[in-house]
Amino acid sequence: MRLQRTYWCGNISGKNIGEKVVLAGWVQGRRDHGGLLFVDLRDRSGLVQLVFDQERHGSLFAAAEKLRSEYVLAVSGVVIGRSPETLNPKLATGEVEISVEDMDLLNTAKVPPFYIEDNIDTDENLRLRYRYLDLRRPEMQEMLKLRHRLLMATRKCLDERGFLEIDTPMLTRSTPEGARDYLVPSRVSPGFFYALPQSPQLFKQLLMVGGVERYFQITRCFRDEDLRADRQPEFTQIDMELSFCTRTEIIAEVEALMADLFQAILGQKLDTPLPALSHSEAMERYGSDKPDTRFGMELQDISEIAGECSFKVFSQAISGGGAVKGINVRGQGTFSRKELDDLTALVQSWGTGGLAWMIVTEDGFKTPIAKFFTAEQLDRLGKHMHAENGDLLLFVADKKENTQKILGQLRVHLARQLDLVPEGKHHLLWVLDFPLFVYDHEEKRYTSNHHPFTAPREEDIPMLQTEPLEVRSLAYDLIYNGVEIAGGSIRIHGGEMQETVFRLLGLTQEELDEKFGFLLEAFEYGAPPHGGIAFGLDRLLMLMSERKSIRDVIAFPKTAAGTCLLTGAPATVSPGQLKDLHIYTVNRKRS
RNA sequence: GGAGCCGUGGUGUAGUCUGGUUAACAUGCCGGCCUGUCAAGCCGGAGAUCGCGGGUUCGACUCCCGUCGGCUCCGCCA
Repeated sequence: MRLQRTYWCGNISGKNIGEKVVLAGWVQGRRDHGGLLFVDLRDRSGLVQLVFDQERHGSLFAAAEKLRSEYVLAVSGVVIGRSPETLNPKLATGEVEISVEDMDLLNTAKVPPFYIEDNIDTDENLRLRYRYLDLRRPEMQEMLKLRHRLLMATRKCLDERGFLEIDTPMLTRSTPEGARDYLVPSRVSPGFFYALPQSPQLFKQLLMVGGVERYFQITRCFRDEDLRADRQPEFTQIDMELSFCTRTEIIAEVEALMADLFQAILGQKLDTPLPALSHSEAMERYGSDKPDTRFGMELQDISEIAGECSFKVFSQAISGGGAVKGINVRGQGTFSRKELDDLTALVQSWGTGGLAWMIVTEDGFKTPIAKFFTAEQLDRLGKHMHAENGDLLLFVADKKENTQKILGQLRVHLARQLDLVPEGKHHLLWVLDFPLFVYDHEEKRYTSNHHPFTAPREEDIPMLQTEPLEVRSLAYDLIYNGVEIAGGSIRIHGGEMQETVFRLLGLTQEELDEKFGFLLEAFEYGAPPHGGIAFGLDRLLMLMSERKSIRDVIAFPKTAAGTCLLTGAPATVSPGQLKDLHIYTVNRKRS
């Protein structure tokens, strides 16, 4: 480069008038008036207008006429103030322009496959395939800056609070429980595999045994499961662990971090302590362990009335030990029969028998199941549902957990469809006291709700042997607008309790020794009481920046099928590479 | 593993339900004109075998089957 940059485009202002500057960047656009040519020059900081005047600039003008979008330039010139009628209030630098005196064409460019500007409506395939062009768009640059600020603010806050950032291995061992692992074959140990970490869970607990006391790490985690709008196979966690802390203290630490991040990213003060719900209350009221509390439509339990009525779907659900619950969709009594049929089909696809509906009118309830209820029962039902004229009541009858789950999903679905979710709100909420175990009907055994290192609530410990499903844990999830953004727990720190839990999970002594022996051994050497939490950083940023997909806050994300459209990963490898790794493949789909 | 939606010049869309002449519109691109634009303007031009394969038909962008790619959701994700 012949010309050395002295300023960034977006930083030029009226203060620089008369100054000679050197700028560099990409050609955003060009307006050719014949003898007068305007070029918008863009760099990371913004845009500034360059002017080429045929009379004043002579030979330079001919070169300027050859400029095209995304050509790369360095220019030197004088900052001049624009005359009043040519000011551009839409541009941060619209007060000035650069009268170019010298130009260095650093590179040409092909015509880009989409517009390098905000709010483009282009196939995401193209954006991902040409991500380096997508990233040039101002809103993507903004995202990268925001992500950087989030990382910096996290490090600053946790450093000030006495946490040490310590990195842990990426090549580690596969452990049972949890998500499917990404495996890495070992060349030097034929037939042996590393696993990429699903989280640094075991290492951070070992760091506590190692006397670190306060640890954090911003690290990549890998889970080989199917993707969603808020799930990528590799994602970034803010991982934390503390020794000698109660759950209350850990929650306070996390709230302090969140308050700092809200200030740094949103410029908002976060009111702490944050509200909290027990898991059972969240399930009862919202049918979800990650309730979106930005809108109402809470679940109402009508099991008592359902048990009395003669509608078999309801009464049999109750006599079979299940529950009947409903939601009141305010003012939506205008749903057509077809719309209701579609909703029914939807909940059926989610795994329940059907959907009962009632429309509240001046003349009572309009519903196909009216004849199964007495007038008194309907009256009570209406009161229970807080029914008013024009409301739509929807009911599900099933096993209690299923009733709640289906209605919870329906609640969120309808809120989105009916646009009931307020924009621009940032609702944070703790969900506490998750059950320690859930029963896996397929595998016919208990599995950990959080993970196997989660401690039970002290008062529930006696139930471990008698009613394990009733045992509540010292786990906590942080929910942000109905999305889980962090989850953690107080850990088990005694080898005996840890063994009890592993046994309940159905691990044999052999497996236990092989897979977790090192942890149990560590616990025998004076493990301090400890606990921690891990944030999904990508999700956090997605919510803070109000974007719809986690892909929009990751520089190089993968598609729903886990492929990278830019690099073509995953891809085949040479037979030689496979041979080195002692691997042969079968039934190869892609060639 | 399952369900739904989408795929038409470089880009965004129309046309597809109800098969029938040169596949339309906007923008971008190329060329010309033009000294105050900033979504510049005016004139002209090039550019799509309609994701791919097969079937039905005299005839397929359109109907049917399959397949590939993308998105969303369920399962899965301690």
